[in-house]
Amino acid sequence: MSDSSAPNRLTGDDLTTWAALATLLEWLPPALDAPLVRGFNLTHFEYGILFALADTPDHALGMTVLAGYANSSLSRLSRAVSRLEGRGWVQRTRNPFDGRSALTTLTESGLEVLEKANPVQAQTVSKLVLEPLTTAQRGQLREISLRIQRAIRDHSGWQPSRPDTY
Amino acid sequence: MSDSSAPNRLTGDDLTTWAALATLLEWLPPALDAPLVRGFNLTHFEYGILFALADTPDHALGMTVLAGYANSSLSRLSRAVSRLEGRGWVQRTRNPFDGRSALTTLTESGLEVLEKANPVQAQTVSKLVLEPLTTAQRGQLREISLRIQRAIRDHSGWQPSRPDTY
DNA sequence: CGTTATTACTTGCTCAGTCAAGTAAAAACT
DNA sequence: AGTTTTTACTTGACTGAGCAAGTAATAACG
Repeated sequence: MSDSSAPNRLTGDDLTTWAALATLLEWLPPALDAPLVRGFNLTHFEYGILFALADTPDHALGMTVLAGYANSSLSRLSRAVSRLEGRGWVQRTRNPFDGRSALTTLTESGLEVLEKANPVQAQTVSKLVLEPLTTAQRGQLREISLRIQRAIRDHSGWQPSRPDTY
Repeated sequence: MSDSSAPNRLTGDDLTTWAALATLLEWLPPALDAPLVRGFNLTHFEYGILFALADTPDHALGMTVLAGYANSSLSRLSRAVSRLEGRGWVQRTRNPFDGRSALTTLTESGLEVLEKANPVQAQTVSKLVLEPLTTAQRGQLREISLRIQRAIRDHSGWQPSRPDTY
């Protein structure tokens, strides 16, 4: 029995599992960002915003729903949209049906950038995450990720990634 | 055949695997930090520094080796050590055998904090990562993490987590 | 229909992290 | 021994994110 029910110290396999994951958490995000940043001056997060907008019928979304897709706090999103707006890839318009809501719209040049960034991002994810794994391991990773997500949701009150809404 | 050899677009299982992992990468780090921050005003990163120092015979390490353990850039580490020094948990002394090297030493109160933080951190990791998984899955996670780490090392030139040394 | 509450953002302040440019000590050449 | 290179850090300028405190528009209530 490898006692993992809230021990005071991690040992043995549990420790090496945790160490392996911790290193991954440290290395993977910058590695995934790098090609996007170098090629398009776009972080993974900003890319996600453009991606979400492109996936929408009229290429426009209110901040709150967009924050949901990007799983971001509103303040983080607001600033990121400002940056994207500054680069001309996105535009803010007022929602005619609700004066509070700021519709964020993907521009033509935003769409162009996204379409060039898409294959780069897909290939980075493939090279760094998918290809190194067997098909079985990809399934395992999916299941493992979902279980940990659920644990976070259950444990940390609610929505650890949206600190604005505490 | 779920073509994952550098496709231009992620689809199907690959897409859901990636989405699950991406969400994890976003949620897990803050969730792991929260109890440490609330309880001890200590991030996971700072905790790692204290932990590494405590694991050393004389509770002292030079910055470069410490950066290795914490897998951090030197500048990030230098600032973190300054913070810890400000809280009195660590002390900088000059290495008598090498005037360039700044030995960072764990203080008494640093050790006390660490010893109180240790079980909290172990239990957080257990609750959020280990317990939600079966024993088999823990093994899978270890292997998967190592494979991705290797891919990052092989692919991104070298040491993506130490941008100072480019 | 006027007041209060809620929703949908935005922004000021602060802090952590990156990059690049220091500084200072030791090592390596010549 | 004197100059150059390398090593071991530190720091300044800048950027991005978090929290808390705004603002403005709508909804809900009495």
